[in-house]
Amino acid sequence: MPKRPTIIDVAEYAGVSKSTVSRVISGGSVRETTRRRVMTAIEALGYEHNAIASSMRTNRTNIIMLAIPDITNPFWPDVARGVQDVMDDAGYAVVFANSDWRGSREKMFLRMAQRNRFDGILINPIQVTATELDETHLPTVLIGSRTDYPGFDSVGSHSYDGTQQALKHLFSLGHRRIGLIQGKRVNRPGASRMKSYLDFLDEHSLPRDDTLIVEYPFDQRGGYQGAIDLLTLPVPPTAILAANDILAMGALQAAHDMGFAVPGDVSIVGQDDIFAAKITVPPLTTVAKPKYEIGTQAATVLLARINGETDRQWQQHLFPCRLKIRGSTAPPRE
Amino acid sequence: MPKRPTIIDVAEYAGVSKSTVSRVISGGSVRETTRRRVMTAIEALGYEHNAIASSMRTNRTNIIMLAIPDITNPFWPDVARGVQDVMDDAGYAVVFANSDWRGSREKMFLRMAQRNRFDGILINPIQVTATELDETHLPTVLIGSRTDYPGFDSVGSHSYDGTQQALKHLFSLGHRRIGLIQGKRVNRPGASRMKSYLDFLDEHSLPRDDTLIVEYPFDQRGGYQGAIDLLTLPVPPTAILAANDILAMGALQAAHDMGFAVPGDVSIVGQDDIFAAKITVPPLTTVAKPKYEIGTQAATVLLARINGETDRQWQQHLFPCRLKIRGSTAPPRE
DNA sequence: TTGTAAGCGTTATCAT
DNA sequence: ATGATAACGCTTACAA
Repeated sequence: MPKRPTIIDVAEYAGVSKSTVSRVISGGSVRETTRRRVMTAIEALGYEHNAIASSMRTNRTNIIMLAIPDITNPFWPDVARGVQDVMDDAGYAVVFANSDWRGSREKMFLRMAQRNRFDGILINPIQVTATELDETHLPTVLIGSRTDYPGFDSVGSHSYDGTQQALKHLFSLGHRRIGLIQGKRVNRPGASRMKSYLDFLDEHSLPRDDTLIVEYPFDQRGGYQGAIDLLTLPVPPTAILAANDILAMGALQAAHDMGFAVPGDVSIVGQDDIFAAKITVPPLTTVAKPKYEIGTQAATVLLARINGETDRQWQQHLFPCRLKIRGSTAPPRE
Repeated sequence: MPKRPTIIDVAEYAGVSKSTVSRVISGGSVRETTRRRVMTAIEALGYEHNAIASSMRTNRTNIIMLAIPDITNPFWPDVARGVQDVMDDAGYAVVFANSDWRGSREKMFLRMAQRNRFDGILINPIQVTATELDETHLPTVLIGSRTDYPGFDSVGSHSYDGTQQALKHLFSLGHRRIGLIQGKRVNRPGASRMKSYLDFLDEHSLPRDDTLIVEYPFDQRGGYQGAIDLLTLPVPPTAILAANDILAMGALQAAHDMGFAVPGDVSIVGQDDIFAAKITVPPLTTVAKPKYEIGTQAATVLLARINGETDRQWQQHLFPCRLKIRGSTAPPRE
């Protein structure tokens, strides 16, 4: 194969020095006539800028990494679009790193970001510790409402509050026995939602019944299993709150398969408001999160860090959640 | 900030030359004792390999790009997982490039792949021409069943045949008036499905009625609108075939909203078999494609090209589709 | 097995 | 405004 032309070739062709070519490319000050000559040479030779060599000098790659646990959850694509829209405009490429809930992969991705000298990291961490994040020495912004990573900027939604809204809604409909399907985190509890749930019980003097709390992998099958567990209880709950819509959709299906009418026999509430939540039957009542905005905001914060435009302390951004009442909730039977 | 240590620092610390350090890193032959000394030095200094500098010499980045039009379509995440699983094992990072159906973005991504000297490209092209793909000079594999890019390897599914299966199913149920909701391509017709549809009409001596063919953007709203168009026809079709599940789900909702029972009043068939297709009500009859396998295969073919393990001609891989008959299809009323 | 030294294609500094 | 020249951090002949 023919070797790719370099700025040196361009320089020779145009009869200038390579520094001049470099200036033309990066928009330095050059006389208009020479600029034109150089551009012609670039066209003629089919020169394409070598970002690798450039990065070597500038210590900038214009690439950032977006690390998420589960690309099949429609929540993330929406976030990703927000990230990309901002990053594209800023001239950054976004490397998508999907760990599939595997801690080992997550770690691998971080090393990749580090070795390739990416300019920054956006991550919804699953296993990695704050220390490990620190050791990458890369500007990092967390996605999600995580309080267990002090020292890092984070952008997420107020899921504690969202959970409260959902529970309040169910309570006001008359539900007193409410099941919770938690997503199983690899390494840590789904903290805020759980806490929110327990606080709510306390506040309304409802008894804590641990059989009402089940934990399954964050996928549809998990939701299905969880609902089965709950609905086969001697005294099944009259309502189920799932940690996200995927779980809720699984629960919906389980209820259906078991002959429980929704919302007649059991109410179901999800979280996230993914696109599919609108079109289940019945449509899913869910706690909506501003997914796209989380993405744009996270990207914006990261850019600020990268450009050192801010020496303020790390900061937590929490977007409010909004309960969307649809068809999957109603007063309990009897 | 403290400058990052280089192999030179490591070399000094370990009392060897930098070539030795390089050898240790890349697994060259070094005496065990010196290897150990070097490793200790690496640990001590917190050295992290610089992939940029390395790429500069080796002309390899170990990064490939996966360019797709619409990350919110659950079809792609499944493909992407296949790609990642293969590429991870081969030591490649996968840059996700989501164009959101914008040709300008697609072009931008290609330039990015080129400038950053990525090792290869997997792409489901929307606007870019074969010539433009050629000009990247990068190993490229197309994803999708495209016949209009001669000279390129491609991996996809036999969607012509899949469409036939769906139509045959509807025909054998007794449907004679079948609507088609096409996805609107930016730049070119959704060739194979359309051709398949028309061929089928011919073959069964069904009249061609262009009001039965509608075209809308590849999203749920598109499917919704399309179904409205079809179902408000003076003589609405008794069955609707949509170009993918997202469109079909929109159609399902439209039918529901308009008081058409599915499958009683109208049958609906999708394509892809995304996860959500199982849980619509009624569950969606659809033409399943081996999404994950398409991903792994595409990745495998690309790797072969990258490594020059093949000097055979370009080749089209077409996986068979499989009709999944679920609840959204039934004989027409009357 | 190890060291020496010549690149890889840019950008940045300093002259001119 | 332009040109020489020295980095940037690594790999890889080639020599020892």
